[in-house]
Amino acid sequence: MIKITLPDGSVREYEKGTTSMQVAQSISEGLARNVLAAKINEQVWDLSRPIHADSALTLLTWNDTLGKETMWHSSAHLMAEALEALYPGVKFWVGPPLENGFYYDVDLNGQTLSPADFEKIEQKMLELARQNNVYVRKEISKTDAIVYFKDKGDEYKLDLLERLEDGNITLYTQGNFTDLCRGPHIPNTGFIKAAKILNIAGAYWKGDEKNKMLTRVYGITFPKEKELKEYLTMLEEAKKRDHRKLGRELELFTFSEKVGMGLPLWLPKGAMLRERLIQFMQKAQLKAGYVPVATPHIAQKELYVCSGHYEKYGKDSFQPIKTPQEGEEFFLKPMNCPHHCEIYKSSPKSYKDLPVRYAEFGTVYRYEQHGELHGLTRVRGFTQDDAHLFVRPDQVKDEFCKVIDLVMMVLNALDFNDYTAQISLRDPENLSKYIGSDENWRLAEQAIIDSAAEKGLRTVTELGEAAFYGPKLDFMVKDALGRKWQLGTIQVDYNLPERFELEYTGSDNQKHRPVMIHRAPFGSLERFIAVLIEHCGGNFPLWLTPDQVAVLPISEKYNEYAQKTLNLLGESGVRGFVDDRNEKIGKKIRDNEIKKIPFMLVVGEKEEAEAKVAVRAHGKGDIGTFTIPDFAHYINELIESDFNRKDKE
RNA sequence: GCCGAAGUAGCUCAGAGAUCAGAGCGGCUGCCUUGUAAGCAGCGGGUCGCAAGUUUGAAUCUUGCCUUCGGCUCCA
Repeated sequence: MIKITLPDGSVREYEKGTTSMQVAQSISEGLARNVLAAKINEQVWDLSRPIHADSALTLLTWNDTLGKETMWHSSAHLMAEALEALYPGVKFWVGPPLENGFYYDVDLNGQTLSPADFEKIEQKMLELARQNNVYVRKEISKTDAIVYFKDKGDEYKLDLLERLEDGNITLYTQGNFTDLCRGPHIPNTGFIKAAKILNIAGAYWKGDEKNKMLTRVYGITFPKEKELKEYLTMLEEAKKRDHRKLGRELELFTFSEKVGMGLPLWLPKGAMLRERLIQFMQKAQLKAGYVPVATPHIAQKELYVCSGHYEKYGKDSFQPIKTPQEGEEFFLKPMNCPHHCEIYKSSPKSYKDLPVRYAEFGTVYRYEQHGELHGLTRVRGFTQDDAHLFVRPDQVKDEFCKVIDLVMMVLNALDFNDYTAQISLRDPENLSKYIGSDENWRLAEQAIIDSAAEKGLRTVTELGEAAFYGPKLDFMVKDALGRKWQLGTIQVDYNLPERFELEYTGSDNQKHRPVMIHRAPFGSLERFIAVLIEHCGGNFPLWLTPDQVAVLPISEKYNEYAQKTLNLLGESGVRGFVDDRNEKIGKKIRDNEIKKIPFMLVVGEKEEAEAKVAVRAHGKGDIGTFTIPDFAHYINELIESDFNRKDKE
């Protein structure tokens, strides 16, 4: 007999060789019907695999992330089977599950696949799924596996096999399809009741652009037709939040082919929103001891030769600007740090002066690859809320903590609650490629780890993701479609102080090298605003939104009173506009609801007589009448209490 | 940069070798003088992304380029 420990802590005894499926059946029939896979001592197993030793067991269903992954991994095999039936000679690379669905990289063997074929593949998948084919696991010797795939002519699988150890190789077969696969899989294809091919894209074999490009087919499946419908509805909703669409509708920004790709043009409403974000940050930075600096948009080539950026990025960036002077070359600045280093050097520094914190909203230009440009999230000209802190090594931890506070304050003020912080450290296998002393690195890495823990950040640690010049902490936020974007970043840098020979005089009257901290809580205004638009669906916080109120006169007769109302509100810092179009009130309300204006102030005969406004809140409807000073007070109070609430959090 | 798809009015889209290139929304003008999610009528608005080619004839077919979109690679 073996002992099986269940997640609730209870222990049951079973015959040696019992399968997870049998355990499920012994618990309840319903569970046995819904279970997809089992977690045995932290490993996910097929339900049909016999258990031979005492184990902790968790039965995984569709409600578990691991259950979904298993289902989607099995679905990738099902899609492969369908593709093989429809496209003879198709060859397969890998087909993993994703956060939402799965993909399979395939070589179509000269055939083509287009969105018009999606339905055909979906139908084939469902047809095969209905056969309730069992996913059969088979252990196989390496030699036999090589013979099998050689026979099949699938060179990609042979490549995979080369790197696998004998005795550790399994095949999975369902219906007519056999794949080299570690598993695990769901019991049979019958669990898959709904399938959708989402899109296709090119993907280099093994992610190397020198290799052949395979076709990556993305799909998703569900155990119920209804869930697929819900998922597709969710995708539609997410598309409505796309910052590129809302940016146009809310008149925030645009692009022009003449100006050039990746170079955003800010419209008046967007520019004002930007301006408010800048002021918000400047206020917070002044409070935190930053001092503003300002630098030009170009610099001589020599500056970037000194910083090392020329050598690393020179040929892949915007090419130099020539002058009538022979041999003179200027570059558009791709970052602000070298300029700030020169500001640091403009006067001698004492240990008592540190930390020095130079802040600048610096616009930088980077020649991003053509295919990489994406709305406002990836552009060629953008403005960073940049600052550089020059600190003594013993101040790194403390300053780092303060910067985390600032980043968290910003994310909190804009209602970003779902973010993760990525700690990027050195690759322990390859320490020689990093610049700076081992001791300083250890100090800085520990400082980052400790500060993040101290602040209670949800973190992931990535070894080898550090820049060559220092470790960093990045704040990642998801957009409406679940794509991850890096917003705020904090980086420790040992390289630039070295290259620019930055110094301060210590208490020992000796010269010392400061440590530099780069930080940008927004990351860039462009990307931040893009993610913010998607995050709030265009319903910006009241303090930030372009127009807080729309004053709606009932008829032309009240246009004058409407304008007077707006002017009075303006004196209290409330901003908006008068909708004096010759339209019925119902139409004006509809239009301004669509434009997501937070408050609509309806004014007519009654209101003018009483010197009041009838207030309608976006998405809520009528909230009563206010005198104008009362309403101004109401709206300002709302903003203030929102800030106060967040300050306390 | 690579693979694939798409570009028609300010926006969303129809037209798929031969009516004169269309609709809705938005815009403008007029009528109405409006009370909480679309009042009525009229008018503008387009070298059908750009260039070349095939054809008696091209928005429509071919090729090249540009831009955008979905991915890949890259990302200071």
